[in-house]
Amino acid sequence: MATRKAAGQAKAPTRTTGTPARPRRARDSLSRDIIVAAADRVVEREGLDRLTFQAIGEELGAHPTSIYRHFRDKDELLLALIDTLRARSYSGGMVATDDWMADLRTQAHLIHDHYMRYPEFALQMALRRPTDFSSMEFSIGALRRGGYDQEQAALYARALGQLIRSASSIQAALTAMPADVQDADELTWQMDYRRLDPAEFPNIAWAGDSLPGVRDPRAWESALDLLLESIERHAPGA
Amino acid sequence: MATRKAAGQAKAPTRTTGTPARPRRARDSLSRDIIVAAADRVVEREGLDRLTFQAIGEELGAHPTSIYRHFRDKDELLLALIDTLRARSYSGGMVATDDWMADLRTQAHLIHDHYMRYPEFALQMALRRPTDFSSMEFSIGALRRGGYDQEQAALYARALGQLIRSASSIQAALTAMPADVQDADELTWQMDYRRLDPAEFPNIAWAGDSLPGVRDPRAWESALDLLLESIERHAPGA
DNA sequence: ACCTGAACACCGTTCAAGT
DNA sequence: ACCTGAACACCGTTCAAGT
Repeated sequence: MATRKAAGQAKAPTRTTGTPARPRRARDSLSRDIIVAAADRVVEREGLDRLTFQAIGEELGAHPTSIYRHFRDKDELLLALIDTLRARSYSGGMVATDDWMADLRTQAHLIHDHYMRYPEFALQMALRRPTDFSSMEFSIGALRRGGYDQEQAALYARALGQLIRSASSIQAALTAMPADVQDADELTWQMDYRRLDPAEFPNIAWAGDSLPGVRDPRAWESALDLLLESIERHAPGA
Repeated sequence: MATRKAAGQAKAPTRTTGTPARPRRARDSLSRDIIVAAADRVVEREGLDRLTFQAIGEELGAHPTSIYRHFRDKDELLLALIDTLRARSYSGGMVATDDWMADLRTQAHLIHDHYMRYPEFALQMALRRPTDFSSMEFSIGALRRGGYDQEQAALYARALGQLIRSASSIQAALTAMPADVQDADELTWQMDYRRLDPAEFPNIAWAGDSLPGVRDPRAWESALDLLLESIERHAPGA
């Protein structure tokens, strides 16, 4: 996010006059998979906001615009990359046990881990690929084993999935913000917090140092516990 | 999000040769508030991705770069705008009743409404201004009235706030995506869904038509119910 | 058919110059 | 001190030209 890089600090001589005439890339040596793999490496090495056609072209040893032969635009390439990452995280597949509640919890952590593993993609993953059929299949199955009927299982699977995905996405995106932005936001918070009038905010004063930070993982754990507890209590099969 | 606008469709003659020499803006006629108000109007009229220094400059009748005298960069301006919107939504302030559970629910809806009111800002609001002291004060207060001690009240206030904010932010951002992107993603989903093998996805097949869509508000309502139910059950004061 | 070169229409940002 | 003009360093995207 965080808008754009400062323009002042020019790096690499960026295409000096004589451009050393890159050797022409062999015919048919490009494909969607090869381009996605190159994009993956670029992001791994330099971060998502350095994923430009220029950078991918360099990584491929090909002209930046050659990518347009295989992807309609950058958005399509990004989605392909996201799908690749998802397949990578979930390749093993979830295995149902005889404890449907434990299964739901394990799955929640798996999804959370996936987002935390690719924090720069977290928002796009949640927004552009909100429904994962494998996950949906697994959670409906778990709820079904808990005794839920079709309608309730489907509704709760959606509710759970939505909340887990949203929370994971935002939390991951928080960690993916540039360090200086995180620091600046933290500073703003600190300053405002210190300036709080205890008379106007008596309950915050009452809580004192107990207030967990924005990135404190205990909040996520608690929230998940609360959710799953209700899910278990409502289960007709209990 | 959705990367960038197509470059092909040039609009407005964008600065033809003779630039009609804008009348020079009066000295000291600019301020942070005036600029934020102008930015607000631009977004209201043309959307967030049309919020450029160029556009704000036009709205102000001033040179685009004159804004740099009052804001360090675009990011700082965006944060100021977000803070203005938040103040607008929460200006009334929450009023505690004698029903602390109802208060928590009302507040959840208030936060959700705020995000849905400014969907284009939803992600930035959740990421850059994750903690709102007024909201925190109110929810800790409610939990305190429910009998929770300092530590538990602070933890659950954070957990609740985090989940409500994340879910609202993602849901709002979903509705803010350009219509063509929404349609394309929906189509992808439909195609994949139709191609599902019932043998491989028996539980999805079992659920059949009960599966709510990604934008179905019932999922959010259910999730909130589940959460609050647990909060109530744990309350020592019950 | 596939890759390349050059151009185009934007962006945010900097900085010297005007007033 | 504040506003303006002109330039700079990027971007994604298009399209005619090469091979």
